[in-house]
Amino acid sequence: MTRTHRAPPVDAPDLDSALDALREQGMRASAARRLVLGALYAVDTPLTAEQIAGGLAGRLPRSDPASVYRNLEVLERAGLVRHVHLGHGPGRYARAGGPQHEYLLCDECGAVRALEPAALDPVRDVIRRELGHEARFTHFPLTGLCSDCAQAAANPRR
Amino acid sequence: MTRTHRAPPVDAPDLDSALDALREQGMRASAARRLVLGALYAVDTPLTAEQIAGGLAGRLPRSDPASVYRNLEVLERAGLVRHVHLGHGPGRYARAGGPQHEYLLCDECGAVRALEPAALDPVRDVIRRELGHEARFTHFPLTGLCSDCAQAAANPRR
DNA sequence: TTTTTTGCAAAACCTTTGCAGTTGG
DNA sequence: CCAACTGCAAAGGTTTTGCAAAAAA
Repeated sequence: MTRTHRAPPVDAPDLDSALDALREQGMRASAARRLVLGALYAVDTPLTAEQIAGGLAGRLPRSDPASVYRNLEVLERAGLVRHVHLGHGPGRYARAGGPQHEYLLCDECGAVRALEPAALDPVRDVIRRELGHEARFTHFPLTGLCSDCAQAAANPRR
Repeated sequence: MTRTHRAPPVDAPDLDSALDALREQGMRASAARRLVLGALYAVDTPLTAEQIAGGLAGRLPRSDPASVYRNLEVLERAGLVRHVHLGHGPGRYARAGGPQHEYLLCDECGAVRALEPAALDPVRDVIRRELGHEARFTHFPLTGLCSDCAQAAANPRR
């Protein structure tokens, strides 16, 4: 089902080293790719393709959505970018290196909580022991009820 | 983010009691709704809207996709249906009652494994203790590497 | 009879693709 | 120079919406 070959995540600390990593894999460091990576390195939340194409609401030059999608795919294969689905709506993209945030999504109120990678290690341990599955919450979030909504559900006010 | 009011899951054991539950909530038990529910009660895997509209490849009369989507939404609000995202591609719908299957999805090979509800209780316990989050894997699957792919990754054959 | 629901057609939304022209190495 | 890449336009797959006709209660 996962068709295309994907390189292991590359932890490029800044834009220039990301472009170097690209070249090392035989890809070109074009202007369009600089823009995509520039946007992803400019913020620390995952962005939609549309936000990237829009140049972060004016902070960067706009670019063509088709090229953005094409480049996100290339960059993802190169291990420089990853994408995540936070609920419904368009996919969101982030640089692959750096803190590998994982996400908690509340089904009820829609709150998204970003976690440091280590926060879910005990969870991963249980899952590995019980099911042999090596869990990641980097692509689909961990959904359910956030602590607020869980409490509200337990103590319905009335 | 979750805008529309959703009733708690209704465990209607068969099609007729599902239709009764609908009427009890003031909705009409129309022919189109009977077809949607009929499809969902006829199988035990989550179906796409297209599969439902196609009448399960001829086993049931076809119906209009727009009505199928509209009715899936109504039925979901009524607590009779729920939907799940198993990787990319169209959403999949299942009856809300009965065994509340949860899913494990392998990022690598795409394998989907359905679990009985209790299988993830130890996992839920850890998550509740560590994060206060009441986890469900009924909407987004638990992703990562299945045990086969995890082993293959640990012992690269070379 | 009244209100809900349907079926069709059209649009919206997100993403991919074909292609002639441009550019990075 | 030439393969890789771009921008544009058009299409693809999934889901939503408007509306007059039909059906449930």
